[in-house]
Amino acid sequence: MKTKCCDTHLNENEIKDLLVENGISRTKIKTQIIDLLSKSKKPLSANELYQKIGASSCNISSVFRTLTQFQEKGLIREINLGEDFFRFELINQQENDDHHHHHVRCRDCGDIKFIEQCDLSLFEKVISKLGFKNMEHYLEFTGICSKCS
Amino acid sequence: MKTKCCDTHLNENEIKDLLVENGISRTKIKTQIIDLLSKSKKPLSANELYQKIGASSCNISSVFRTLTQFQEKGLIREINLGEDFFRFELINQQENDDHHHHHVRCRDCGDIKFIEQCDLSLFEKVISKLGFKNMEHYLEFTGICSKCS
DNA sequence: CTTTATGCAAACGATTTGCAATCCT
DNA sequence: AGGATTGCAAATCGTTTGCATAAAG
Repeated sequence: MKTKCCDTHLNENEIKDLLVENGISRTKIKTQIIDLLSKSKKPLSANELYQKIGASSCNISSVFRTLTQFQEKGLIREINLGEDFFRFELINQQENDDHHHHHVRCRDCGDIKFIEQCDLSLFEKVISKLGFKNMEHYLEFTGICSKCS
Repeated sequence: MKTKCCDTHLNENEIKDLLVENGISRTKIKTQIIDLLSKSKKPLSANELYQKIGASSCNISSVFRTLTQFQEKGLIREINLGEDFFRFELINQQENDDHHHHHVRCRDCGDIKFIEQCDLSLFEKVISKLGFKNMEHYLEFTGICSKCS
């Protein structure tokens, strides 16, 4: 089953397959969250998902629980755009896991653009073409250090 | 007045100068926070500062207020290592603002190492030399988009 | 029917804010 | 003295958890 990260527009059956293949029960909220993430042009926060689903028809804690489960199953990843909350996006379910991209967020309007490049040397060129100025970046690494591995 | 980011060990007079030069009143908590940041080998969180100062002799809200002021004055920067809180480090007060570095945090023990390299193409080599495995990174950009500038 | 998911309310950690008391300059 | 700073308590926001009810397989 193939998915892109954002803007994939999975249909009902694709969502069903994605859930079933990953051993996740096919409930209303789970279906809706996959649907929203697949149709969004940018990563969404738990709260944005909650608002889009409709605060009256679901609970924020269920949204978080679902996101946690999806993360554990490798369906989504949590990303950090220097805001004080996390955003989530679908993970490419392609056979090869080498798709890798990054984001630019406008510090003014919050608009988010994708950078479909991971060749580090190309970043600056790619980003300047997007028309962003006064750029700042967060480049931080995590890993398992020699003591722990 | 020169400062490095971490592990600078500013003395009493250097701290005083730094505050005075930036029009910041020389109070106990402000002096202590600069002192701790300058002596730390890694960026510190508000809570770590609070603990080090001594929870009995200061208030966490004062720590946050001080950090906010220091950020506004350009003395420190807030950094995000994929944790659910921010860390802070002194900013280089050198004439040239091109010093730039990054961090590697162990997802197991939380240990943080510095990468004093910003040539993007060198990152992978530098980091592998530090003995980290299973690396993940956060490379995200912010800027002002064309609409907003 | 047995497991898993959801709603609701309460809890929590990080951060912020209002206000009165206190410290700089 | 008069504005800036601090402590304290309460508030906020993002996120998590316990528990009882409801839905999934």
